[in-house]
Amino acid sequence: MPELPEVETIKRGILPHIIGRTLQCVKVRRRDLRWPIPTRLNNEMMGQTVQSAERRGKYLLLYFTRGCLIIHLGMSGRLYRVEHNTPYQTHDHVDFIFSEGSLRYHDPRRFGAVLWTTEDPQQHPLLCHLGVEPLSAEFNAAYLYGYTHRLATPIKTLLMNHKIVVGVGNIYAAESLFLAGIHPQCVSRQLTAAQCQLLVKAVKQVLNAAIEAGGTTLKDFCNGEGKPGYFQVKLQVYGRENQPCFKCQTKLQKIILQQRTTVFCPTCQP
DNA sequence: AAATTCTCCTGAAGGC
DNA sequence: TGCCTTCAGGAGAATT
Repeated sequence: MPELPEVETIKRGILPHIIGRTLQCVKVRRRDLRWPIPTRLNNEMMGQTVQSAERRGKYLLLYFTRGCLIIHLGMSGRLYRVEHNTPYQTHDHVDFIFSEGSLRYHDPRRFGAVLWTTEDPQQHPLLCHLGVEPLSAEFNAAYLYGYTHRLATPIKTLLMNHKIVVGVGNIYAAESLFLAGIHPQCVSRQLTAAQCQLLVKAVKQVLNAAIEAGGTTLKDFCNGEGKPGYFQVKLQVYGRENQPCFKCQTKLQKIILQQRTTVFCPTCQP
């Protein structure tokens, strides 16, 4: 599932193919994603040129001459380049047809979103309340402690709260907590400042490693062949319930937090 | 105000 | 083989 590293990888992968290119038209085959794709989108976008691309959390922002395309991949969304007239298949909901090649949006579960704004996208209702970027300097121990020391929610839930820090999904929350040696159910306000420091470092390390892995297969990614690179990162706990911990061989445990499967090592994460 | 639960959807996996 | 149930998850919305 697309997490921050994959969105970053997609951004880097498609940018060279669309920057400076002019949009000829948008073909929408299915409009009912998480929110309906705006009907005015085609008319307003047509003839505009891509100026730049940006990632905010798991949102992908494509800035055009006058307006910005906001894309979220939800859980099963994919965005990749195809040659003109590539036959479409099930769940290929949108084609953005450029002067050379197209961008295709594919999303079986339709949890994703394709939106358009002519205002500052950072002020968009979906983006304006988002917390800090996990890889920025703003996400540091003091910032995290500012939230943890007064909240009673499990630390994993807090880590996945996008009003606090964006882009950390179920996989990387679990992986970061393992790396930091913190129990996912630990009540936030029981965390020490030192533990916050460890956790911040762990989040950055895990995300950076994943982005780097994505980068190695960037070429495959653009061609729409192969698998997203971040699966190459060896996951320590996610999806490994009942298997031995790589560090200490203890059997990994599974609990449910916020209706999300959460795997951890009872020995390494006391 | 904070914390928890619900909701959308499809495909994969497991059970009988 | 085939049909059924269960599960997976991002994150806004609704509820406690």
